[in-house]
Amino acid sequence: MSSLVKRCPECGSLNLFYNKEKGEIICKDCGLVIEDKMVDFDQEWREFDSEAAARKRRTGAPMTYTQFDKGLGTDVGRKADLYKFEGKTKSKFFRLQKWQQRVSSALERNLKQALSELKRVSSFLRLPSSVDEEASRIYTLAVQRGLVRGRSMESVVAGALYAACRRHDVPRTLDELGEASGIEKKEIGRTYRFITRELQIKILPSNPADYIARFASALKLTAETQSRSVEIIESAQHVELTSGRGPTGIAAAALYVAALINGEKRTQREVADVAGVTEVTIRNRYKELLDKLDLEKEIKKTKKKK
DNA sequence: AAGACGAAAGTGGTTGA
DNA sequence: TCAACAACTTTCGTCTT
Repeated sequence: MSSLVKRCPECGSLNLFYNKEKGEIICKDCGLVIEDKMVDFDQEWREFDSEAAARKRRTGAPMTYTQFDKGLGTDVGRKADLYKFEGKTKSKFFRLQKWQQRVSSALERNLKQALSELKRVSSFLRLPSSVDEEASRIYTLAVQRGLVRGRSMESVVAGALYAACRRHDVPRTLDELGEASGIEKKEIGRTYRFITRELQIKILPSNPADYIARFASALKLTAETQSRSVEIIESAQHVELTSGRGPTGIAAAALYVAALINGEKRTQREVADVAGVTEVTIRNRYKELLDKLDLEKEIKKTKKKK
């Protein structure tokens, strides 16, 4: 958000990596992309001697959390490497190899499956790839902490996506996530709360204005109405009408009023449906808006014009 | 007849003792 | 752990256009 970020908001690390050409800031400890998108790491180590240099120098595909092993899988050596060893050492390698296949393949198969589910849901919702990355990262962390136990993989995926959307200011409603993932919205909310608490992911209450663009286009409202409703939301925030209220309800009411003012009336039901709230909620918010900001005149004005 | 309005009772989650 | 509480929903009857 701010260019003054000095600490990683995720783990508090000061070990940040600033890539000037690409304009990104990345936390080297936990991998969080603080600004802009996730990409390739460049060389970020120092070589103290030639042996270390040989080990550390690497090139490869960009690191990404949407691959189940971040594209950086490590295997117990195979084939050629194995024949360098004899006897005990050799059999040790075979044992290790077998162990890896059992343990890590179970884990990774799981992750692989989860990430493909994640991909499916996110493309259904047409989410930007940065959200994908974030959600994959959250899911991976959740698996590592054993937070999936006792919960279905799908619900954790949905929760991770919901959290990622919120962090990137492209909020989707729980209803939309529910429709896309086939998980009860209650359940998504529960796992969302659980994993954000356990992983200490801080999420600010979402801004009602973030919903406007999507709702407005679903209702085929003009750009003027859209910006008008954003103004309404802003002035509502100044009179403290927004805190503690559901952001979707506020967005819906603001949109409803703005449509009235601009003579593009939509019924409460129509607005309620796209916003995923009830008419009653719109009415309550709407009434508060009329009370605190005098919008009646403007509504009457457009009525007279007719 | 459809939409808007508002009262009343119910739901799920948060908070504070 | 439980009760009080706020926000939101559901349902339903009434008024307005």
